[in-house]
Amino acid sequence: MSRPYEHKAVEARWQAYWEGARTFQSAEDASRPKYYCLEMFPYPSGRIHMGHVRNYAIGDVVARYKRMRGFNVLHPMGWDSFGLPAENAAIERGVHPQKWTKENIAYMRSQLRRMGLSYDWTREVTTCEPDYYKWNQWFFIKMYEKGLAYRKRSSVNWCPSCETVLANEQVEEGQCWRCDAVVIQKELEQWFFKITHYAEELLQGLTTLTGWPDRVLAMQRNWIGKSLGVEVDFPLAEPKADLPAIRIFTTRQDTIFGGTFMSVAPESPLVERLIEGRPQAASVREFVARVSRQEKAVRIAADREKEGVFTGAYAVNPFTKARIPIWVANFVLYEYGTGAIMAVPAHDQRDFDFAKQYGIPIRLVIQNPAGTLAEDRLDGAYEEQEAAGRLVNSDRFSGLPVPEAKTKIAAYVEEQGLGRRTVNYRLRDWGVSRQRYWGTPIPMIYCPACGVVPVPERDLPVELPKDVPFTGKGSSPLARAESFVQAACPKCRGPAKRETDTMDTFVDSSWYFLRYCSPQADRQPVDPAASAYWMAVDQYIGGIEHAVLHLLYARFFTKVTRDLGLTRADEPFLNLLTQGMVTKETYRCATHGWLIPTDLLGSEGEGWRCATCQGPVQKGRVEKMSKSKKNIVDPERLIETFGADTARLFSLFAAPPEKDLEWSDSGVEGASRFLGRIWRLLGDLHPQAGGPASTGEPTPRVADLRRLTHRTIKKVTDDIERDFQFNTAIAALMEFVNGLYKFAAERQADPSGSPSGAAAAEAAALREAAEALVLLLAPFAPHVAEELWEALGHPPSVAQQPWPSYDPALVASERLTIPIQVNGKLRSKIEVPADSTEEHVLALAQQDTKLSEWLQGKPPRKVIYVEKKLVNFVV
RNA sequence: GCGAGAGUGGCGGAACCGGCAGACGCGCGAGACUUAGGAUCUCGUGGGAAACCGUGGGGGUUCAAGUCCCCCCUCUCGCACCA
Repeated sequence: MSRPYEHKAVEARWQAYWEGARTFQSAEDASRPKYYCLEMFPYPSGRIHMGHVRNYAIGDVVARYKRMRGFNVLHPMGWDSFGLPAENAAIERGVHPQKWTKENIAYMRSQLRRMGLSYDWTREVTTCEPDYYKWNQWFFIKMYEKGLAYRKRSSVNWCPSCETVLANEQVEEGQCWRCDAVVIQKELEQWFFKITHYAEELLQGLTTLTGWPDRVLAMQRNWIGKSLGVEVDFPLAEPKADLPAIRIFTTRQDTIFGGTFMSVAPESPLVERLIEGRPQAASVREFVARVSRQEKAVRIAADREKEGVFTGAYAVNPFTKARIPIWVANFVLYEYGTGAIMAVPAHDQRDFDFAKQYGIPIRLVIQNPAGTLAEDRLDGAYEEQEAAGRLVNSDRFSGLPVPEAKTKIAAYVEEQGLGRRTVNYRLRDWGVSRQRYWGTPIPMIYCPACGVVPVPERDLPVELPKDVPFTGKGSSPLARAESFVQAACPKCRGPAKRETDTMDTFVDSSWYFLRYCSPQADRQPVDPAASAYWMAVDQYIGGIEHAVLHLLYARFFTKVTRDLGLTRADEPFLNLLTQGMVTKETYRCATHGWLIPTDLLGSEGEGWRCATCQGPVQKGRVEKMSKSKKNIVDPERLIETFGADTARLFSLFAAPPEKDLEWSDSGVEGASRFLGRIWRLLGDLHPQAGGPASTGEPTPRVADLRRLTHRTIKKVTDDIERDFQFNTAIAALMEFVNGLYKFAAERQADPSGSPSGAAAAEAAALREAAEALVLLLAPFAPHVAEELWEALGHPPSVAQQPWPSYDPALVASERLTIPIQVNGKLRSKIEVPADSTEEHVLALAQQDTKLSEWLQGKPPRKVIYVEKKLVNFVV
């Protein structure tokens, strides 16, 4: 056992053991409480990165800990394996996306195995396999049948050079990320999922997610963006038979008397109706064309100049009866509300800016408490929403505080038949069509006779054809695969065409956690009995970057799945841990840009120089590891050099999980050193020699050791239970090891022990300590723990041992150190028996000679005694 | 602008309910063992000669404040013309 610690051999040995013994395979077992621990599955980009290491190390500790606590743990892993990089590999290097993806998965799977993660690999899910994406298609059809999937025209990002739609995140500063062409907006027929159907439930459900971070809840709440307001019809001054009025949505109906004009979104079909036959028509059309050519990101920027053009048409403010002009304005969003607004320049900053620019009158209808506002002296809108503001110039509503006016006017609108109270959501339906190859084919057929026809369930999956051209140009590869496009109509058997768009890859990740419950189910995407047992996920762990999109889509799909009767879960993820980023310092040369550490000359002290040009190098900020910043550390090298246990331990110790983790070479060495210290400690102590319960006299040394053991068990357990504070749990293990070294040194200095039998008592206490240490270490550094567990004379596997428990009686100290303060400042400390009375402690404290200088013989004015904590004399 | 979070030694970070600020690790210093040490083990390590001073800054509450209250500064992240 005093052999050196060989991480490669030890880790390979136990990985093979776990696999052979199927240690981590899980099955439903109604007799035990289940625990579903899930980390976000990776995109198979080729190699794992430090973010994966951190994510999966955290999840693995949770899974292993819960297993030792007696839970039936489900801990699966899979591959989010559809997506653009695979297609780009095909375009750039001629590798088929499937080959590229499969090779990446094989490699990354081997990397994850080398990390010693406790996955049930029999449940592995790969989204690009037909037996998975078949169910995407199944969901799509079910949703189509329920009216939750529909087709409509909408505006999308379009790269004119690549001739394809780009996702928002593929547009960089208005340009195509691949060819740098300027991206334009284009109207296209697209498939949508009606996530807005669940808007209210998705919002309300957030209140049940008490195990989610506040900021993620806030982000989802903002994203859903519920607003209560009213829709009001503003009659046209010259009404048309089919267009008597323009409907607006507002949350500020209290300001309606201040509405001095209206604005319509440029994309609105209202625009054409309003300008028909008017002299303004040409200039309005020119304006609309100019605005719609602008890239969305530019147009939507909040600091964008307010621009507009008068349509020539007028409406009547239904409250003031004033004739008000109707404008087209660039800041009005067609997709939100009714695409038209009433403009109240006195109380809305955007309308104020607009009115100032075009000389439109301003009418003050809310006065501040000081009464200092005047229409001709306003230098900005008064946007008061609280009771401090009171209505003026508002007929019968004048004098009311704002909140009350909102209610009263809303009621009045309904009484008078001018409109109705309504709720608006910022959330839009989810556009899922992608003009890409490497995704799930949308299972729809267009028949000239029957129209849109879903592919019958028995014909699923609609498989991706393998033999298609990858050029990156022209329409999507599927559209040019004739044999794929041509299909028989399922209804009339006549010639028809397939949909050639594929689904957004976010669809794949919206229900994979359900699939893990029954990955082999072949009649349904998820077996209801399996999901009833395993769902919901007890702990979900992943990056904050998915705070809205993935997590919202997954919540949506869970509700759809529930309504299809396949799961009982309302929410997929009970507890969410958003781990921080892995960061590292950056270096930058003025001429050669970001540099990797091996491109640096010099040292920290004398300053860095660029190896290429000898020029000075700026030490940059600590940033998220990224290829472009050249501050990446490859986990493979880390594991190769130090082993998986060290890699895991470092990522868990250097920072609490939810905070950013700054990479540190010396920190890694520290983690490695700690494991070596444990290895040598247990090797040198020979604790296996210790017998069972001892009859010997417990010496103070033994009592101290047992107290340390039981305190450590308590501390590590508490830290894991309290929000997975692994960094402090590991710190406690380090203190434990330090204490054991001290114990060993003392025993060596005085080997006999004083009374007879002490040696046996010591051996027993030592054995207890050694076993506790190995068990507590097992979730963090599982390979070392298995090896040591065996060395202690136990059969494998430590992963299946129960978590150690502590004896509260042993945790408590017999003596306490009580700090003594004078006027709140620490002046002395006394040691007392733990069961001392207040009188006893105070008497001892007052006798303390160190205090005489501060008390100066006078009796204290006041004495504060906090039991077992401290004494404070106030003089 | 709105929302969330953060600011503590040379560094990463502890301090759970208002009760000894700086656990643990890194780094650094000293010693031991050694042919040697970048291995290992032990000890020390917030600043200051000291009185004292110290948790971004300024006020306050309290016997006692990193922690509670008020004001301010800086940084990070998210959302952002949503009517």
